[in-house]
Amino acid sequence: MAPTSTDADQLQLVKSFERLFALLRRLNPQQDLSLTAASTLRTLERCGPHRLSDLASAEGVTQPAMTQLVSRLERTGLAERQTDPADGRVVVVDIADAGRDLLRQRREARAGKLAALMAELDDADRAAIMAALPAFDRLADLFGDLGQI
Amino acid sequence: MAPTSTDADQLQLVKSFERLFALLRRLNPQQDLSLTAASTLRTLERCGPHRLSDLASAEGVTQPAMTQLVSRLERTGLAERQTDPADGRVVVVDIADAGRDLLRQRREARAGKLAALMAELDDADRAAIMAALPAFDRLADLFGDLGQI
DNA sequence: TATTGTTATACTCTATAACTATA
DNA sequence: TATAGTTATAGAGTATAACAATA
Repeated sequence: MAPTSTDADQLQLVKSFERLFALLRRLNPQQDLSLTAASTLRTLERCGPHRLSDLASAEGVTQPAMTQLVSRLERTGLAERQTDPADGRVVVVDIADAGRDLLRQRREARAGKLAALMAELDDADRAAIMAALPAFDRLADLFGDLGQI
Repeated sequence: MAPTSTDADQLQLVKSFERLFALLRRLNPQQDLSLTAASTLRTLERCGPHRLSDLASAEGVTQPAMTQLVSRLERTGLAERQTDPADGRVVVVDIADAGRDLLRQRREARAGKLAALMAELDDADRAAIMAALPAFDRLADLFGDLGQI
């Protein structure tokens, strides 16, 4: 978007992002993890341990829903509950080694599929996408991993 | 990715896309539509009427799940069932005006939030993102709107 | 008394299996 | 007999409301 962004620019941006979102959703490896479960694990991987209530608001689900999700992740060995020595009410959640392994596997599967698609683009398109990645990272930084709307 | 893409390039691509995916998911307007419902409506908007079974495989859900989803969309006036004169077994699904209106509303809401974020980037980052959109569109074209994995 | 998390209950969405109707 | 879709039933995931424990 140029310094003076037009409605047409904004619409184009949203539509392209919508299609990209759909593509990435369809590139999702398996149904072994729900979208929220995978996203929660990624947040823990990227940002370290967090309180249960912070995770709930980060993922846009209620506290009871996160309680259940964390219980599921714990039961399957992907994450673990810890206590906060400073406040007995707090539950701190951390990713477990099995969780990191699973994320790595899923990432590799998706990387392969994406690479196959990218290989079909011409050099200019590939270069344009790779050139935009740092900007995307900064866009995501602005929003924050625990960001709300 | 350069013509010769490295593992590091692929990992960077996937990680950036993962964060972008998370951002777009959190930018999602409301819970008025499930992710699959919204995606199905968008597919119908972009690509016109489709058979129920095609929609099911496009969205990666079973035929019974799509039967129920279409019933919900029909009950809420967002889509409608049509018959195929050439084959009495077939159900053709089309988006209704209310469905188009809803997609437009959601798109506007998301466009506003995205524009606010984009406004915080510097000119070079904004330009890099806008320059990559056509390449993203072609990437999505390669996969196809009804594409499988 | 306020905050953090859990339990109880109900609803939405999805899957698998069995069925109906048309080809 | 095969295909397109539906109905029946069960399970996962979520929300709201009520509760327990700690601050």
